Amino acid sequence: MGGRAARRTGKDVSGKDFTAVGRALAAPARSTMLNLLVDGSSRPASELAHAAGVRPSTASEHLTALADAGLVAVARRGRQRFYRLADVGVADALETLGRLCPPAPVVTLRQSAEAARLARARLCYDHLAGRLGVALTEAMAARGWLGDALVLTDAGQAGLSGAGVDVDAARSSRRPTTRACPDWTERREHLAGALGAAVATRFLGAGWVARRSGTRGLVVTDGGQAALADLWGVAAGTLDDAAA
Amino acid sequence: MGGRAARRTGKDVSGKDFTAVGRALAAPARSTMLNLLVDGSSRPASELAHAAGVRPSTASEHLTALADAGLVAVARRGRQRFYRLADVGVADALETLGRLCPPAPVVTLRQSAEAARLARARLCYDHLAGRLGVALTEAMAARGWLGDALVLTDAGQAGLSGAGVDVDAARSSRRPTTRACPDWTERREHLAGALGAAVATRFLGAGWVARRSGTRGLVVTDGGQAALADLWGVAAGTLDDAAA
DNA sequence: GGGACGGTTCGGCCGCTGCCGAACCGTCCC
DNA sequence: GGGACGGTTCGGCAGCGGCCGAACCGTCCC
Repeated sequence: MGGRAARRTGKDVSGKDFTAVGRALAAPARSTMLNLLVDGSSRPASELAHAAGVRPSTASEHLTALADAGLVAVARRGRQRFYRLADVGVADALETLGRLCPPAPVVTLRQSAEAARLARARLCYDHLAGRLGVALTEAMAARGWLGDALVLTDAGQAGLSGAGVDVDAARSSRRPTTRACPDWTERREHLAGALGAAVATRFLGAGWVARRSGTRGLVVTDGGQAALADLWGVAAGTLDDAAA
Repeated sequence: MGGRAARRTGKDVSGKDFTAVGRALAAPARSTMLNLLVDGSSRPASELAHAAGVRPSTASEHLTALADAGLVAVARRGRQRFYRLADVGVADALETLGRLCPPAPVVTLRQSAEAARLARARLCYDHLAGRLGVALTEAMAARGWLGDALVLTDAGQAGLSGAGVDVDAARSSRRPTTRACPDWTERREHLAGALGAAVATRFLGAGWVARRSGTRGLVVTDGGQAALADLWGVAAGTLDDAAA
């Protein structure tokens, strides 16, 4: 409590240096790559290069830049290198930042069997996405568990606890409790944030969904189908392809 | 629910275009300016130019760029123009982003009477900062109201409600409930986030602090002094200059 | 009106960086 | 071993962007 420290009291303009992260986000190619990775997926450099529309050499430079900025991590698997977001903090930051830059360019890739499976149910970083995520979010909203802007209501607190979701842990997390994830189409959103992660944890723990090997894709188990109808108010068939 | 939409189900790589915001953050001068504004203050272009170490003409270009990116807003007052962050979402995004770029350059400005007043108690965007903010945060932590990483505890829920803070509203906000604001020195943090805002609202509503005209500075009223000692466990004298 | 002042706009310079193709390295597989 | 393949490194080019000084505009004040 000595007076010495008072001498340092200039102005609290210390702050953070945003330039490194800013530079990393500044190039369209890097932005595209990050958008591909923001769902928590891990992808080889070649795929990211193709998606960003640049040569492999250019992509390599971008990816090392992103890694230097601490935004992505790399894992060698065989002769390829898989890139993913460095940690959940990066995903959070990008999600928060995403609200500042609403313009959403749309890139459509050709339909494939795997894409169709992912469209049905998958993990988006650490929460449920795909038609499963959207249907679940809409069912919770319809029941009054989620209010405007997906805010958790008292009814939601009770309902989710009853469904076995650890709501208290989610609420006391440092992360935002609920968040609308813009990952899907421009008009549909699904629940993200700490509560979204808690819901996903419950689904996995209860065996309602299971991970498909090596992908972020999920399969809804028979028990999951029943639970969705009985516990969550999601009608059977809602997840079918035609219902997209 | 027709099948038409299924045709669009390529891959959900729509996402956000981070380039605009990224570009805005990429330059050191702009980063410095934003760091000055992240506490919610409103400052004339000349001050920002001086702080960033660039000529007024250059600063003007930077500020229009920040405004174009939607990060800052401008208000004309007399013959000068005051710049501030566009909205609370920008402050949130910068705060979240700040965790990704820990390196914190330090700029010390010369001590002034006003700076000393601000060091004592001020608003940091929408929550309490300065020695008041730090002391309050530490008192809450000492009482077990805030746990690790300033997470709100059950005791905190009860204690803050008892002190008249609208905890429920803060918890159901879309913003993170609690956050450690790095705005002060590198070693002291104060409570930010939705709960920090709720605490500040309570302090202003109860008349414990009052805004000083036209600044983000606060004066602690006599009633506030009493409330700090009785309700909040902040010993008298803690806010004195020598206690910095 | 006139001068001081704060801020913006304009023109020009320089450095940085994103892009590519070519060459190189390591892994996998025949 | 040899070839295919994924990825990185290197050299070079082109464009963008940050910086400045000078000129211009609007406000304030004498």
